[in-house]
Amino acid sequence: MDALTSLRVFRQVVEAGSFVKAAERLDLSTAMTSKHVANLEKQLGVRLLNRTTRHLSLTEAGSVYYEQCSEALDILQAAEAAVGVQTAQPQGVLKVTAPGWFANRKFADLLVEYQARYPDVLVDLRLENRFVDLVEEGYDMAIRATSEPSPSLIVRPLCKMPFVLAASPAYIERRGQPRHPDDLARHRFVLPTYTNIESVTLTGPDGSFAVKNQAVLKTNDTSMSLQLVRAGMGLAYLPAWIVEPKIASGALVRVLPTYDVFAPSLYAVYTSRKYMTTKVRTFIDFLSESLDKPTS
Amino acid sequence: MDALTSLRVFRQVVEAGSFVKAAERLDLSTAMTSKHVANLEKQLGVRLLNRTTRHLSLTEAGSVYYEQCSEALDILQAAEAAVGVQTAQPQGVLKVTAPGWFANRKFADLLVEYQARYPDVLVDLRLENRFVDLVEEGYDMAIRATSEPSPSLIVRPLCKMPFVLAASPAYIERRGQPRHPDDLARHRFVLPTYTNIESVTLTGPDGSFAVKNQAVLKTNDTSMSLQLVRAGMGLAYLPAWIVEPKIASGALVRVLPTYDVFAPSLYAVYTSRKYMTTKVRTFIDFLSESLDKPTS
DNA sequence: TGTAATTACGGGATACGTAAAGATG
DNA sequence: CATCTTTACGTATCCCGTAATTACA
Repeated sequence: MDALTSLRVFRQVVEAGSFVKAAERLDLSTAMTSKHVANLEKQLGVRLLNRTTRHLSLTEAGSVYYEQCSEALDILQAAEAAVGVQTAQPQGVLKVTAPGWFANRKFADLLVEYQARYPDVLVDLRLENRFVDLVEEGYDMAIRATSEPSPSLIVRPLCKMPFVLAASPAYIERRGQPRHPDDLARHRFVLPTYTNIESVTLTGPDGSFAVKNQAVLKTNDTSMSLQLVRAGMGLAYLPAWIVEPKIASGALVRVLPTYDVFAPSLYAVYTSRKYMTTKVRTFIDFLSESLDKPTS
Repeated sequence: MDALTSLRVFRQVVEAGSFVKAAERLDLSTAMTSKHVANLEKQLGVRLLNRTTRHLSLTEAGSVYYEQCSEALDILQAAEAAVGVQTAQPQGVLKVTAPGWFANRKFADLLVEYQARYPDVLVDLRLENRFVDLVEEGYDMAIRATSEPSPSLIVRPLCKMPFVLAASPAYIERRGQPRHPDDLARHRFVLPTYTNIESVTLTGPDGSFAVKNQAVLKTNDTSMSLQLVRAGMGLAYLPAWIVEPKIASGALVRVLPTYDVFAPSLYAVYTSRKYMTTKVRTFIDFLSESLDKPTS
């Protein structure tokens, strides 16, 4: 029994959650699929999967074995790619973390497109606002807006992420439409918790202006910021990705549209190894290409 | 052809530097050994080994493939160990870095003993005084005297490493034998470059005394310190491991033997993963056990 | 009772060792 | 020419899919 094949079969069974689906994806008979994992279990002397005809679940041992076996297979695939073999499509689970505000349409569209191009990659996307330790928690990569360098982590810039100043139509009607950065002094702002920016520089046709931000409320959740702004609490600097649909639909209006505010970079962060798995490489390449296009 | 076996054979051939030796170690015919490697090369479409009947060397591709294939095999072995299979002896290359002064008899004896217990592990020991980035340079672990914490690195204390104050007999004869810490003020010291210790506390039967160190020379190489002290340049704080044989042979004399000086801890440092390869585990366990015994 | 996992079985592929051939310094 | 790698060849193994069987909801 080819041991390496058994490993691949086991991984696929786990990820497919079924012997028959795994068999289909591997273009193998269900009989052999069953035999392969049975063989693996026999060699290890441990039961890896609790299986009934209706339900399939990993045992304790199976869970830890799956993690490591999966990583080993990834490395082997990366090794093949490294010596110039593009035999296999990238596959496996791609565990990636990103800030909560990535729950937006633009990013969703990107994921759909990536999934279509690489159907064998199962993206496990965890949106979290807390800081995530990639290696500790077993992530393949992260998308972040900060490039804090760290040993054994590699950051790769993906694109600029322009922010725009926005408010609700009702708020504007009530408080007046700012015509010039100086007018902002009379307004209050909803700001991100982590912001250490006391003032923001607005650059327009008539030069740059430093504007002091008078916070009315801080929150770590961007979509909450959005809700607050829509409810008329004040102005906010928000990622263009998020507010554009709202502006298009009239739910929000852009304030001082002829002035640019800050546009931090977006980074892909991944654990430094001497190699890179194909699933990570393709995902980052894909993001890089897709985001490099007209920042819309 | 069992692909996993091919990988194992390839690794063994590389590490043995010969098909016949690899065949012996694997208890396989040389014919199969050859076929396995050929099969692997065929699958990859790349030549991994440059071989003549007299010499064997890795190709460029073979080199990178060996690294990753070896790591993948390590992970699989760790996975097996994790689910409770102790089938295989730890094996493979254990790449470890340590400070230059580990070139001493005590450590050499430990390595001999470890090698005897785990004959399939090939220890690749790199003694370097510079700081080494474990993950960047592909080390399995390091032995260090500092426990500077780092994300994704795990440090485990091994033992205390007592220093002693030593000088050459000629120097003592010329400058006099210090009887009390206060006498040290009239002496000069050879100190490690990296020392940030301006003064050292000596603890003896009559209490603790802070002694200011008047450096006559600094060096980053402990064995050079040793040479300098033997040549009579002055006093030095040196690891007990190193000076003990010299003291025993009369080449050096211990100064103020009834006073203890600093004894920093020695640490094993390894890259944090969700698992630990058996070769690393056994090596650290071995060091920990061996060093825990009478610090001689 | 229907779906999913396992076992039974026969054929074809192949992994293996022995032995001979080829290559190299 | 001695040593190391590769090829030749016959055999036993086992890998595989089809089909029958068992297990579960």
